[in-house]
Amino acid sequence: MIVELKQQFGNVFEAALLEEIARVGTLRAVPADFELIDIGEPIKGVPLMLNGAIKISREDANGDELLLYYLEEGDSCTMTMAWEMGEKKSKIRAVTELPSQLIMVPLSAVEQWSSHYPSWRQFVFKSYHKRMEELLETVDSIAFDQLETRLWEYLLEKKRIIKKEVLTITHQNIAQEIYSSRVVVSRLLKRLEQQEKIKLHRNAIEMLS
DNA sequence: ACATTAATTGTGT
DNA sequence: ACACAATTAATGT
Repeated sequence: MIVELKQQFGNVFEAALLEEIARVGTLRAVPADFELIDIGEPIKGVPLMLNGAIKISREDANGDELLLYYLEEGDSCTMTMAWEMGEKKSKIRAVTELPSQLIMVPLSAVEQWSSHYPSWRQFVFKSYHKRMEELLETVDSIAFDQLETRLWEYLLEKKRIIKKEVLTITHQNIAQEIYSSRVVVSRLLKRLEQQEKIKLHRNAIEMLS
């Protein structure tokens, strides 16, 4: 585990902290489409992403979902860090988008790190900053963009995350993630296809870049 | 190989 | 938004 850890976080954390992480953390390999945590569940630890991608989403009172952002290698989940502020239950849902490897660090261990390791303080700070930026982008697109633009941006982001030209997903699933309805998504996708931006297949969308 | 069923996608109102 | 048609995949016999 120490090898993967250094590869991804070697430049981020000081040596002593890397050893500490290796000592208290556990390596987890998770398949794609695996639910790591759901809304309301108690937070177990802080994840450090080694590789893969995790989809972070939120849910409204009716149970409708909304994609917030993705976690990628080198990322951590800022929300879990708010645990120190007294929040013990998760406010988000985390589902793997790709097979992923991550190190889980128990929260009890993390408590002291901020005061002991400057690099950890830095890391937490930067994480917050990055998440905040991503969230603002998402909020902007919801508030100001046309749905067609938002859908297109969603597709581009998905392609970037999974690094494939063909996205295997149903219209229904897309609708849930961008908080719209299946019929609307189908029609917008059809238009994108007519613009030669994509090609539609069953359970799949081919990106024509 | 065929029929049946379910899931996904397309279209009109 | 709703209803329904059309298409494709999955399953059982």
